[in-house]
Amino acid sequence: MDVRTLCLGALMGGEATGYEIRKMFEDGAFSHFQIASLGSIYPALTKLTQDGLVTFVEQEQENRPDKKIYRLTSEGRQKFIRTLLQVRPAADRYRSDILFTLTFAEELPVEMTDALIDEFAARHEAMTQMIDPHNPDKPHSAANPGRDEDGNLKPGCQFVAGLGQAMCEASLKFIRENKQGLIDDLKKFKANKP
Amino acid sequence: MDVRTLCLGALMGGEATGYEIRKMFEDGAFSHFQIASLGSIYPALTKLTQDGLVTFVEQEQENRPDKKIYRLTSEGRQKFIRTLLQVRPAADRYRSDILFTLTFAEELPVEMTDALIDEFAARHEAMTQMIDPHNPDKPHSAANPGRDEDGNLKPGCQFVAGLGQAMCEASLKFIRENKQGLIDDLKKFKANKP
DNA sequence: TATTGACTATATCAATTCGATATATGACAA
DNA sequence: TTGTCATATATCGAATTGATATAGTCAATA
Repeated sequence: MDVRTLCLGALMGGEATGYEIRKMFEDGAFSHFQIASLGSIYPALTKLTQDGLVTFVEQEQENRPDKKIYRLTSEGRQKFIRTLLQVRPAADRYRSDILFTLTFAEELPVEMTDALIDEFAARHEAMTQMIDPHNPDKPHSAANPGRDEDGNLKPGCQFVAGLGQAMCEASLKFIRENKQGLIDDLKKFKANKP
Repeated sequence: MDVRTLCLGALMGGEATGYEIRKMFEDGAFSHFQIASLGSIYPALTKLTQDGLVTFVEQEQENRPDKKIYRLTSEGRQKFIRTLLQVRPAADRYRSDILFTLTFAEELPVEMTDALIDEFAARHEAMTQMIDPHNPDKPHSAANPGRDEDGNLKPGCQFVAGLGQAMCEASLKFIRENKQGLIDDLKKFKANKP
């Protein structure tokens, strides 16, 4: 799924600037299962504008570059839905430098393994907070669409959020139950093979 | 973590061809937490050879291109370990077109949502099989390093495999428990807003 | 029997995307 | 005072993907 399609999806929740779209992928609604950087979002929005799939109004700001507030055209909306219906979703991919590094735990100081696992846990802890739809410090903002008029999370979003949380929680549980065992194994391993 | 570093890591388990390294990331040992395509692996191996971090012997094959069997130099091994020690691991990123699509479930036919969830489940089911170190149809091959001389999975690899399995299982459990509820919600939603 | 697709194996390349940088300013903390 | 973070757009080199080319074997299927 290319960045143009992702941008159309981001605008399904209402109007937004390029900066706000990036936040949806960095911090917000889509952050735990999609990625897009500013360097690809801005060109994508330009292309989408040329193709008539989005429009924007420029809002003046004092001492700042003008805000460009983008909005889907009805053509853009149709195009997005059609894309979802037609395109076979690519395989999921999970990328983790920490897990890759942990694969070589035998070659590293035990303290580093310990710290890496803690960091993995901390990041996933933060992610559960971020995903949690009831989290009070996550205001209803442009970076968090997916709600209806009454502020209720839409069923699809709720399901995806729940799935994300379940996976995060499972990883945290696994770490609680298995970290010490790994550390002990590594110490034994290192004692045997100095 | 760039592809050059990933290739060095792949060769930590012993010698391998470029094709076999791709398999480690496609099907094999690293497949559930790292990605690298052939188009980046071959140039990376060429560069690593130039830099003296790997060497290769060419093995003739009948009616096929020669196999280039790569192997770490001691310099390459050192460099890899040093990289692990020095480089701060990038944040984990999970990318799922299916979950992104499900976010817009209200806009799609209920049957499609149903099918997407089934596909997500099937892929994760397949992944648990692939990760499972006791899986009999996963032979000890060049694409599955991470074992010591006795064929035992090394502690770090075992931990990472267990973590991957725990996350997969959690996703499957969540789907078993919540899929029908989502489908029902969507049907209600569609009935209210035709 | 013919053909389609899958597997082994290397290699290249256009298109996409990332990540860093530039620009400008206000706020807040060290 | 210096640094860093947040808002906001934009550009660009470098890295990476995904498709394609080449070329033969093998198994399944129509």
